[in-house]
Amino acid sequence: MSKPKPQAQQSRASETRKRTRIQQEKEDLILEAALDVFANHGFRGATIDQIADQAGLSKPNLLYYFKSKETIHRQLLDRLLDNWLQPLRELKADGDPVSEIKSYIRRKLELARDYPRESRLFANEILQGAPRIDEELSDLKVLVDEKAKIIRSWSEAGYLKKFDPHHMFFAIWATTQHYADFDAQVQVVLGNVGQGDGRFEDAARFLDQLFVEGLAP
Amino acid sequence: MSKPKPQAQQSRASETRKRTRIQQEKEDLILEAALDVFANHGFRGATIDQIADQAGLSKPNLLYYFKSKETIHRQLLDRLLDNWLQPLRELKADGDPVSEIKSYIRRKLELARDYPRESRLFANEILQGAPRIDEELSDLKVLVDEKAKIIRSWSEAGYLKKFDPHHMFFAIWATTQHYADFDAQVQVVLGNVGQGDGRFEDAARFLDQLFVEGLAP
DNA sequence: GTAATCTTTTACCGACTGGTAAATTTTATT
DNA sequence: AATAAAATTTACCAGTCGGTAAAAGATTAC
Repeated sequence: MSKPKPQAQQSRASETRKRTRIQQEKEDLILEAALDVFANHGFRGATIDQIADQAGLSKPNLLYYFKSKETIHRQLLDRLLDNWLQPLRELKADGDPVSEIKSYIRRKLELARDYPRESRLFANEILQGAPRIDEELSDLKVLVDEKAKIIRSWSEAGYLKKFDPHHMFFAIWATTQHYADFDAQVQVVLGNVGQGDGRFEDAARFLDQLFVEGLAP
Repeated sequence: MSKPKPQAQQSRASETRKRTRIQQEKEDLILEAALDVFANHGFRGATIDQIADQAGLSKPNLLYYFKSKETIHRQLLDRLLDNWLQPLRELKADGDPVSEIKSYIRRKLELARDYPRESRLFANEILQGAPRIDEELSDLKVLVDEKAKIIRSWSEAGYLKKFDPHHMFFAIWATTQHYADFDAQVQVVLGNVGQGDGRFEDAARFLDQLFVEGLAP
């Protein structure tokens, strides 16, 4: 388990005292802009100027609120990971196995649809070897091990086929996040047909079928 | 369909005449080093100095063989995509449906195991919106549409369940490439147990089960 | 062996990057 | 209205980046 998360160090503006109205607004504005830029260009590919532009601020003004590029990035990741793991936390041992897994897949797919930038931010970080989130990943491991135990108990009780639960989680993560992370490829391959929400409904239908028939006995 | 691929423009060394022995050796050396660096840091995150260092050359010497960073990157992508699509090309309409799909999954997983850097190079490019490979992606679409037709005909003949073949391909790509692209996460979640090839055998077993039981009628 | 070609090194450049100092302007408090 | 604090701008800097010029050194062809 990791340390109780040291408050992300920001700039003078919010060091000790409570935030002013302007601080609240501008910090949110910056994080929103930064999410966009980091998700589309990666940490190294993003520049402070770009983020500042998109937020409608000057670079030094932005650095008045966050003392460095890395501070912004880290705060985004911290916020993200908490939300990202929520669906997994909600997987309950006392539910119906197939329903629980179906709900989990559905929730993950909704995250990919509604928060694609967060998904790509995370994907970028993992792709580069997760240099800035090793700590959070070990929290993830604890949670996954716990939930894997539940899945395995369902398996052994005959509610599911026999399989390695960890690889089931990998498969669910991969298939759902694929629609956010590889959107550029998905769009080309599917063409312009069904560009709207239909796409996600099709994906949901397919994944439901795949995992239910693939995992239920 | 795309144009007949203009020969990637390189530097003086290989503009018109045929390659010398040294050119062959050094170009391979550079591409090997560049693959490593690009895969781990993305296009923007990679620097020519880094690639040159890893290849044991000076920066100007490297630029004698490839006229720009982008030229190297493009040549890597060109080589990659051809190999990457091979397993899909080998999916034959006159084979046994379930065996064909099983073989395809197996081959894709082997690629992820044996060529993880290539997988990450590709993933990086798609994640950033595929700015440098839109042309190749439309070739991919043609191929996928063709193979999707085969899958659909198998479906309609009763050899497979009814489902959208495109989403099946997405699921196969996502689950197999996940082991290369998200390796950092996979390693943490699985822990140190079974660090060797066992991991890939476990993955193969799980994916076989998932897709066969999920797709066969 | 020598001339022509290919390869490598040295020295550099202009653009961009993350970040800072300090002065100025705006906002909140009284 | 005065003043203290907060917010913003202007001007800047040192390091890194991709890339080039030109000369020196090594190979090859004859």
